[in-house]
Amino acid sequence: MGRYRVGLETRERILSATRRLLGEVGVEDVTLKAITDQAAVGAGSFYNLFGSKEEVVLEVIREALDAVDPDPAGAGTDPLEDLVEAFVQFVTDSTPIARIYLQLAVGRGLTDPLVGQRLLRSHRRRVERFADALRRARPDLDARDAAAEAEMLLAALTGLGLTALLDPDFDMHAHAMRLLPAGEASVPGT
Amino acid sequence: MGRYRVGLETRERILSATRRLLGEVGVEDVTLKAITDQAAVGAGSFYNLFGSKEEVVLEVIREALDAVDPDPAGAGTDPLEDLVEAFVQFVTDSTPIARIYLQLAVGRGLTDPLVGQRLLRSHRRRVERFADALRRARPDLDARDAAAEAEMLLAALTGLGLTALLDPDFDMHAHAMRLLPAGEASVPGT
DNA sequence: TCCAAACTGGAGTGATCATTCCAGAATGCG
DNA sequence: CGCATTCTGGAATGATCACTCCAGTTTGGA
Repeated sequence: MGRYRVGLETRERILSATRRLLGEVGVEDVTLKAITDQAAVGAGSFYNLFGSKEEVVLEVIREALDAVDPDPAGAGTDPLEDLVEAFVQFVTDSTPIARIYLQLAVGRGLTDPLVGQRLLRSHRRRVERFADALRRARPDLDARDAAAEAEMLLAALTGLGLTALLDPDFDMHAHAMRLLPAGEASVPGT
Repeated sequence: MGRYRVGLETRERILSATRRLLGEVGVEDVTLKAITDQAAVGAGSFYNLFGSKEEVVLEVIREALDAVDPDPAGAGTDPLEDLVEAFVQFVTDSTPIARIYLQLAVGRGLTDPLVGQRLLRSHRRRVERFADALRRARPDLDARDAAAEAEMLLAALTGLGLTALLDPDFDMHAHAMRLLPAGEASVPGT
């Protein structure tokens, strides 16, 4: 199954075209013809490199899912502020991928049980990371309260992200900053 | 265009079937056959009553959009608590319609500029209502702060709603109550 | 009771897609 | 070079849909 150089280049062109189209047209409405036209490639070439349309779409979607949480291995060192900042950057800088992510979360996650469960799992993992960061910042915090507050933080970020994607003028950064405790530098706990 | 009684009944059966299917299968994947099968009706009967598949789908979607904000005329009398409670009820009680609403908001709103703008307008109206309620509860609040806080509140509610729709065990009510100023918690009947 | 209008199911139509097939061109290892 | 392997476009295929057509049935006002 050794590939020639031109083949790998074509592969990249197809992935790139799919990435763009998913953000523009949406996961549901993307056609093979649109992809192959955008990539300037015949259908035959496409199927020489990919097994199906779904395969490319899933590949790009996997990118999108991974991009929300760039460092899933990073055990528990990031301060809360960085976690929030990372999410804001994900939405504002990777707009097309963020669009795909949200489309997937809602369009597919709400109707396809498998996608829904996968999303839920990754959501819970993120809640834990936020809760850990919260307790590191405020050691006086009860574990249960930290979890609830983390859930709320993520919910707010998701909601703000949605608004930001709908409204290009929305200043997500400013709003997200309000979620952080004022004057984070020194908050003495008991 | 006078309709017979049986015709009106069939119409209702079709609308009801569409409502159910949109929540289950999703706006994009619903087929005419699924609708007519679910409603136990032939294609001919369907087109005797509706002009197109889109017409029924839009009818149901309009329901969903109206249901988020049950009293758009209600100038400014509802206390904050009621506004939050109404949203929680929308998600937990009208689950299928809430699903449709979110699917529409994200799936279509993110790709179709017209839908996106309509959603944004209704969002801004709701932010205003929340901000008004906030200033009524805490008159010391700056108008700018009230708006920002209202934006946050709605974002958090949307995010929590999304989680609730993905996770049947999620206690949205409990989480939403944390959004209200402490001490204000109303307990309907636990 | 009469009958025009409304209702009915389902076979048929045409459009849109993803996917397959294939013959010829390009690639790069020996 | 030689040549097996990979790449290429695009016509052909078959599946899936929304929608049309129509012959027969039901409805309900006069």
